[in-house]
Amino acid sequence: MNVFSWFRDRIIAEVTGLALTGKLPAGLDTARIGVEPPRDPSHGDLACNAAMVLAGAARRKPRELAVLLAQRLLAVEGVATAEVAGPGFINLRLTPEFWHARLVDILKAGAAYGDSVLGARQPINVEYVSANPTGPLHVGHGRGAVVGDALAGLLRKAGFAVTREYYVNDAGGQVDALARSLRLRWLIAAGAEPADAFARAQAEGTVQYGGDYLVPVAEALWQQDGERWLAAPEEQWLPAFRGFAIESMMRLIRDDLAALGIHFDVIASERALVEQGGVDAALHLLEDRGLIYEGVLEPPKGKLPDDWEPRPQVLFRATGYGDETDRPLQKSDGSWTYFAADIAYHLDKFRRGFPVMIDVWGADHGGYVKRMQAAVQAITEGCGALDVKLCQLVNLLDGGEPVRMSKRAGTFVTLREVVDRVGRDVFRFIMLTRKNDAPLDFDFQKVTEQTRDNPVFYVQYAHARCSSVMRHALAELGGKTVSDEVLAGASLGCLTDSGEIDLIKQLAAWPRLVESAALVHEPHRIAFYLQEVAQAFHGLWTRGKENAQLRFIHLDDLQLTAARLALVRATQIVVASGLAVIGVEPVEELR
RNA sequence: GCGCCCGUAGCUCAGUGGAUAGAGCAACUGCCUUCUAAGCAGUAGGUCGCAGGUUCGAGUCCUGCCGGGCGCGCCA
Repeated sequence: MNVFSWFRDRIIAEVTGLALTGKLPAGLDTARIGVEPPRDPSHGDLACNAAMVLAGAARRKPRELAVLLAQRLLAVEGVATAEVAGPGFINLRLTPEFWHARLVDILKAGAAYGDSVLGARQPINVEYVSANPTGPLHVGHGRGAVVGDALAGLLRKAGFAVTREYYVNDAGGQVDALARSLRLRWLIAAGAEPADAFARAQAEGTVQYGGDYLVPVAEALWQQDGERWLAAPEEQWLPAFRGFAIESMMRLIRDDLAALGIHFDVIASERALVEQGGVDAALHLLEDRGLIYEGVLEPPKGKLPDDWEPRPQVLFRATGYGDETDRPLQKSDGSWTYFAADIAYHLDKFRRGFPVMIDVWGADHGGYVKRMQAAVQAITEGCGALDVKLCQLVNLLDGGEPVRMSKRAGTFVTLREVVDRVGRDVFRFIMLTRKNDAPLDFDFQKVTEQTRDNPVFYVQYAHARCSSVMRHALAELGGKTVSDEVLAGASLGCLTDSGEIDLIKQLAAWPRLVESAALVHEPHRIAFYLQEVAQAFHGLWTRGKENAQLRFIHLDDLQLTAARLALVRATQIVVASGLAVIGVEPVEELR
C-alpha cells in the first residue's frame, strides 16, 4: 500500500463528493493534486495541496477550501487530525493504529512488500553495458552495468515487464582492429614472428589492442586450428580471427558480468542485424518518409577539425526532431555508420514490442542522445520513447590517493580486479550512492571499512542487527512465537514510542519510494532510502542500550516482545527487499 | 564557438513546483556491567554560482551571464 497515493484517492473522492452536493463546481481538474510527506515532520504525516490547486477554478480562497476539505477528511479512517496551514496546505496526522496496520502489511507481504502494479505489465527494454567486445570491462562499464541492472530490478518491482538487453557492437572497424591485433599475437604464438614483434608494433602504432588478454586467445586459436591460417589471405583469416576474438571477448565480458551477478535476457548482435538486412530495411523506412537525403553538412561552428572538407553524405533529417544538425548515415567507403546501425537496432527493439526503451551510456556518448531520440521519434512515428541515462566517470582512489591508470604502462585496473577485491555487493551498492550523472569516487579503503561513513556497511549492519535480535528471540522463545504469521497478530498497540512509530513510517514509505524512483528511472534513490531506514533503526537500537525499557526482547512481557519483534522483523524485510531490488545480498552477521 | 551534464554547509552529496533547504564527514559536547559502541544523541555550520522571468508558491521550470566536466562529419 502506497500510503500517499491511497490518501490522494480519498481526497479526490471528497472533492468529487463536494461537487455532487453542489458545494464545489463540477468537473474540477484533480490531476495536479498531490499528497506528500511534509518537509517538516512537525507538520504531520501527510500534506496535501488540493485547496491551493483547486482554488482558481473553484473561485474560492485556498484556505477556505482547505477548511472545507479538512472537515470531511477528519471522518476518513486512519486520520487523527486534519489541519489547515500556511497558504492552504491540509496537513494530516494519522493514528497509531493506522501505522501499526502497515507493519502487518509488511509481515504478510514479506520480500514482496513494495511490489507495485504501477507498470501494469507494460513492456520496457533496458539496454546497458553494451561495451565493444574488444577487451575486459573497466570500472566505468561496471557503473553502467550496476545502474542498468538496478534500474531493471526497480522497474520490475514497480510492475513493468522488463527485458535486460546487451547490444554487441561486433560489426564495425573496432572488431577488425581486434582481429588484426589477435593476428599478430597469433603469429608470435605460431613462432612466425619474434616475441618482441608485438611491442614494436605497438610502439609504431600499427596494432590497436595491446592488452595481454589476447595472448591466451591467440594460443587457444593456435591449439585449435594449428597452421591452417598461416598462408591464408586476409579475406580468409580476418573473418575467422574476428569471429574467434569476438567470441572469446564476449565470454570474458560475460564472466566479468557474472561476477557482478548480472545476466541478460537478450544479447543482440549488430553484425546479425546488418547481415539480416535490418539496416537497409530501417533506412528504407526513413527514406519512404522523406527523411533521408544526400547533402553537405556545414562545418562544426568554431573550432574546425584539421582535415575538414565539404563532402556530400547520406544524411538523416534529425533537425526535424529537435537535433541541431542532420546526421550522417554512411561512411565514405559505403558502409553504414554506427548511428545507422543503431537506428536499425532501436527499430528492432520497438518491433519486438518495446514502446519504452532505456539506454544506459557512458557520459562520453552524451553528444549522441539527441540524434538517437530523434531517430526513435522518426522511425516509430512518435509511438516509441527513448530515455538515455548517462553515467559519469568513476574515480578510483586508495586511501584518498588517486589510482593512476595507464593502459600502456599496464597499470589499468579492470572491473574484475575491483569486484574480486571488494566483493560484488560492495561494488553494486557503492555504484548507487550517487546519481548516475554525477561523478563518483570509489575508494578501495573506504568502501571496505566498517565505519559509519561507509554506506554499505551501515545498511548491512542494520540488517545484521535485525538478524541478531531475531536469532536471540528464536533461541529464547522458539520458532512458533517468532514466525511472521504470529508476529503479524501481535498486540501492536504496545508500540507507542516515537522512535518506534517513526521507524514504521519510514518502512511504510517503501512502496511510494519504489513507484516514484521507477517513474523517474533513478535507482540510486533506493540506496539513499536504505541508509535512512538504517539510520532510524540504529537510533532505536542505541536507545535500547541506554534505556532498558526500549529493548526489543523482554522475557517477562511476551506481548510487548512480540510487538517489538514485529517491528524488527519488518525492518529486516524492508531492508532485504530494497537490497534485493539492487541486487545486493543482505548479511545475517558481520565478521 | 555550439550542444549536453553539473554548480546546494569547510568537504562529499541528497532534495518527484510546496511551508523555516537536509544527511554523512570534519569540528565541538555527551553516551559502552546490556540484544554487536563496527554504534547513538546533541551543538555549530547556508546569498541553493549571479541576474532577470513564469507561478498563490522556485534549489526545482524559462532566459541570459559566470565557473567546471563531456562531446562536436566517415570511432563505437
